[in-house]
Amino acid sequence: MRLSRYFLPVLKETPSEAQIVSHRLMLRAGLIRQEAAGIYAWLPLGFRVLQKIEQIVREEMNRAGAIEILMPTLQPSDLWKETGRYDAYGPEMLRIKDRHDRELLYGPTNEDMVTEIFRAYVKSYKQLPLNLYHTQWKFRDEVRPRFGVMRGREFLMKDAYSFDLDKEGARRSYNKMYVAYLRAFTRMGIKTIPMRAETGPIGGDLSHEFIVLADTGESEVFCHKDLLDMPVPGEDVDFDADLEPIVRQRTELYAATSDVHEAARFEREVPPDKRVNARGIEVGQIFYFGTKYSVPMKATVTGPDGKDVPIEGGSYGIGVSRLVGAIIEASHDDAGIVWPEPVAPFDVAVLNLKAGDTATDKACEEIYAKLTAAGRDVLYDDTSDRPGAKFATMDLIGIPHQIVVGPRGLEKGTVEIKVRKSGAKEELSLAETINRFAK
RNA sequence: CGGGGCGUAGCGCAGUCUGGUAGCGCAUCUGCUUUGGGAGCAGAGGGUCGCGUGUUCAAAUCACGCCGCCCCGACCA
Repeated sequence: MRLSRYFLPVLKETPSEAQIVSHRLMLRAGLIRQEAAGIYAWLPLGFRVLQKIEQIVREEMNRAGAIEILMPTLQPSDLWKETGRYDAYGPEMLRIKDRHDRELLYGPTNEDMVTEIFRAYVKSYKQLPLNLYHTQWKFRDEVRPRFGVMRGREFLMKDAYSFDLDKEGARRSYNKMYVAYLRAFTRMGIKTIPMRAETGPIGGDLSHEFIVLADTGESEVFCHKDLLDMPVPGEDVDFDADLEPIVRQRTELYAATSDVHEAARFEREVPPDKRVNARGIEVGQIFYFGTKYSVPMKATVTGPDGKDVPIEGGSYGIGVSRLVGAIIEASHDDAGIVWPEPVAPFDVAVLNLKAGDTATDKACEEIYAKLTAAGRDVLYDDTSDRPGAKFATMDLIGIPHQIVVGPRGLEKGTVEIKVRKSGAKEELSLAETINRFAK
């Protein structure tokens, strides 16, 4: 992408409404624009990151055997009346009436609807286990939205729903999601720790929150230090095998958010030098809730014994839009965002320090063409801005690798490459540079 | 929802107390010079002062009402 043709509205000054660093940087780097309290438009750069995160989640859900669907944002109220949640949810639920005076709602979650879909088609235990998921915009009318996309009212969430014949099956489904989450977050370049959590209005008796440690996190968390550096299962993990050992390795160590924290147990189970008391951002949560929805909604299957039984369910959410903010909280410096490569909006930036100069133009065009042909996402700054402004912008938007092309280097036949994260600089020839990045 | 604060040009702000031609910096546009860490000079454009009602000869400024946004707290992916 040529910057001169792109839409990248960066701000030199920080808008006054933004308090925390991820919100400030998202506005300054031109990722989002606020349209109302807790409601944001995604600008090109932000949308790219959002899509990269969504795609990683999709790949890991698919790997774990979940099947993607897409449910609507608007739902009829009838479903929610069946489960009793229409009244239970309260003013957080945005209620709407259509022209026929039918009650609709902008979905805050989809257990009711997915259970309706399930019960319409699935009648036999032979079709289980089943895990259906989608990534869709949700709306929760928070009293007080804040921190940009970290706590908006409209947010993009991946939510998966498992259906099993019995508790043991549900437990296996839960474990699959547990492992898939570890993998997905790790691929995004962030470290998350699963922690025991309250089940909240969704209900159930087994739940973990996946927490990113960050000073600006909303919740206080307590955990065993060894959880921080525990290796995450690789691509070759077999989701059809018994995942219990992987899950148990983590769950047997203390980890809890302040809501469910037990100080005495923490001090009993965790030696003083292993106690971590920090702040964190919740980026995912998994629940087992049994028959909470299948019983009132009569979502039953016929078992091997010929008897109808309500299915055992679980639900599994990942805050896709929140992750954009959470990743920035976990990865930035004074100059701006430092994107982990897998979620960066572009892989490589090419900075033409003297646009209009025949030699630099030619070198830049060659690098741009060859890296693009090699499948790299390249952002080529071909504008006539001054070098200082270009450096500042690229640092701000956090592209992982910068290729700096200017007359000074070209006289010696070199360009400079800079790693955004470390700041490390290296002088390479044109050919070496292309060779390095053309994967 | 309780408490606090703020709405003036795209962004950051002054002006409001004490009513009297709407300002500054950045950004934008034009020209010239400049070009390795957010350039300089000269010129130009851009504002229903959140909305409404009232007071007044006169309202960004005073009064009342409303809307929006932010912060602290209680609540949540």
